[in-house]
Amino acid sequence: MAPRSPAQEGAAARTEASPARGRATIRDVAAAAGVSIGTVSRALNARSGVHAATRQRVMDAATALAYDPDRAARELSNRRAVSVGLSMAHGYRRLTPFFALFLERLSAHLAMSGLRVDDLPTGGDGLPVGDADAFVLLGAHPDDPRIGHLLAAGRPFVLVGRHPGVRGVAADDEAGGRLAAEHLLRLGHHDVVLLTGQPHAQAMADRARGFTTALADGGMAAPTRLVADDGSPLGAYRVLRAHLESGARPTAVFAATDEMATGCIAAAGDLGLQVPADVSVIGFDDLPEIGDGLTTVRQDFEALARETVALLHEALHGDEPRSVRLPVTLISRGTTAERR
Amino acid sequence: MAPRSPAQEGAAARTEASPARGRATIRDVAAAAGVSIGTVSRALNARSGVHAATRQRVMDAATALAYDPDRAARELSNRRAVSVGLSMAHGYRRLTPFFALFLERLSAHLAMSGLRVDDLPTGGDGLPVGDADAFVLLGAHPDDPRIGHLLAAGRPFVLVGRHPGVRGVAADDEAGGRLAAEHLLRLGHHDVVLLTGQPHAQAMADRARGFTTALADGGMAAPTRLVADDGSPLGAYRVLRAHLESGARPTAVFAATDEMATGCIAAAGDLGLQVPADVSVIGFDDLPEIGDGLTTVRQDFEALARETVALLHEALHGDEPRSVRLPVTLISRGTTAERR
DNA sequence: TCACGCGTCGTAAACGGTTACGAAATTGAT
DNA sequence: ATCAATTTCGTAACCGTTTACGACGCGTGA
Repeated sequence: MAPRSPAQEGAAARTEASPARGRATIRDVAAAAGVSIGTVSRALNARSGVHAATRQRVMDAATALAYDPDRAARELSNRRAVSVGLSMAHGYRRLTPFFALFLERLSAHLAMSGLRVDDLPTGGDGLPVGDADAFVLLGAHPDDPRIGHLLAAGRPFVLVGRHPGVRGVAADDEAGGRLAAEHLLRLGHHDVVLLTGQPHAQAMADRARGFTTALADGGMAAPTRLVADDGSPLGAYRVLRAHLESGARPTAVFAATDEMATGCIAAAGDLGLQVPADVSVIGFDDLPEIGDGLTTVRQDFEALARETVALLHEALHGDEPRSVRLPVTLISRGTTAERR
Repeated sequence: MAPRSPAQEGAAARTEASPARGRATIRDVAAAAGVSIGTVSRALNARSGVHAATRQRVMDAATALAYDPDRAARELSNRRAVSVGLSMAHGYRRLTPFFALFLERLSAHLAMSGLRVDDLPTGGDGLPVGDADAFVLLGAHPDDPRIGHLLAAGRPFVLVGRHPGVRGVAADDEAGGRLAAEHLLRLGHHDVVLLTGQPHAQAMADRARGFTTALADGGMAAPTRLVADDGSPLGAYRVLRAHLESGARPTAVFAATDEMATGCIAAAGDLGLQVPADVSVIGFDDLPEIGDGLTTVRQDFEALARETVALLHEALHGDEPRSVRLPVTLISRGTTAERR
């Protein structure tokens, strides 16, 4: 055997820290850290039996070399790919900009953590299928059959949303609703409309609740409540336009979604109302392609994706279900103004 | 993660023809065919240097054992996964229902053919990135920089759409436009509006051209042309509503997209017009979630996906670029009627 | 008959990881 | 200081495939 001899550097330069060609392999990292490949594997995979200091050295070497484990090799060795299946309420078809953006971030995080996306969102109204090792559920309602199905089958999954007793991650929708209300209160508004999508969706309910309770706490009358069941810009447009045409002149509207906010702005504009001069509009999500000057409650998509894969790992590991609520912030831009 | 314990039964039984447990490997096939694994690999991969009779025996053994090569092992050995990158014009964000449905079908076909989806749609306005071996371009406009970029870089790709000189697949949009026009002609309409999305998109242009030329051929006046640049239901709604409010009373409207057709129907309805009694509406695409009674021009999504992967294989193989045009059919449902 | 070439095929070494096993080093108790 | 118990780590064997290389058998030309 060849004990790690300092003499090797003299002979051949091929054991250098930087890989001769192509991507760094586990062996490059081992050489750089001065340990064996076994140790590197253990350190990187958070296995026990490796000294903290050694682990740190390995980590440093790995990041220095931009080490990125080869998925094929890992799968081959593990005799099975850990794959995650994405399941959306109505397949790809109801893919809202929100989920689209989330998916984009998610796939990046998934790739980094060695997980592999097996199926693109699918399943239609049906149950999640396929032999994925874990699932991510998107757009599930409280009575979504997929939840019970997965629970009963004992398959690991994480819900993007909130549901009692199931592992899930979601923004703090209620706090977001409160933020919106407080913002409006601060600006002196008093006649306000609250527009949500399907009211039995948990997120919608939470945002609405936060909004109305904060309004009440501020001593304001209850907002008039409008709903556009499909949550689309067009739905929002029609429902708000109808309300406006009936003579109502709210000073502000809180749309539970950026998408719906765009519909609101269009409706107001078509009726000759200026935003924010005549009516303030505030949205929710902070979608990049929409947030062009829109005051909104921002969700942290990066965190959402990050926590989703963290929970995924926990689910795969059989940990106790945990539910994480992400903080949310208000971004004040150009669509809200003081009531005059 | 809990690795499944591999078969650890009888020691001696491992050289049998039928795999002890789990999937058959190349060694099982070799044993069954009475040759070595090297020969099996060569035979199955159509490499030269294997006798025809031997090849046949190997093939038979392989099918008998339902041999399915392990992707991870193959990728590891080849040092490269054949991966395809999906690139969409604006990342996921402009993911229309059309592309969503297409992607759903595409991923199924891709999986069947051993290709692997490397990246979910990404890139924003940027160029396709990543080390994918081939790309699928979605939503590209004639002047899309991605096309030139990929062409210059000599990377294999297929365009979902039509562009002179590049390998691509698309529905026969022009024929679809003609079909729509002929349908309207047959029903006796004469005052017709044509509503498209971004007019410089190839598909929009083709549909419009087919429609107007067929109308002209039928001896009808040119349609009044409306455009909703974002192609959204709301955009369609507003533009058609404005037109209707200006006093126009077309007897029929051809929306270049099912999505836009929904906006048209809503606009007509909000103005007290019955569909199809007062105005006929005809769409394009035949999206399942929309085609609820909508007369439309149907695209064959299955064929679209199938041809895409076929072209992908050709691209990978370095074949001459080929462009396929898929036939299209008119589905007459409840939103068109005879002009009265 | 011998050498040579060619077409077939088997052997073994990769590919880049994981992990069982045991050796070495460290610790603690006596 | 000695020895056992316990960490920590290195070695090597796998996972299933591809492919370079060499061995072998068989015709052919001399």
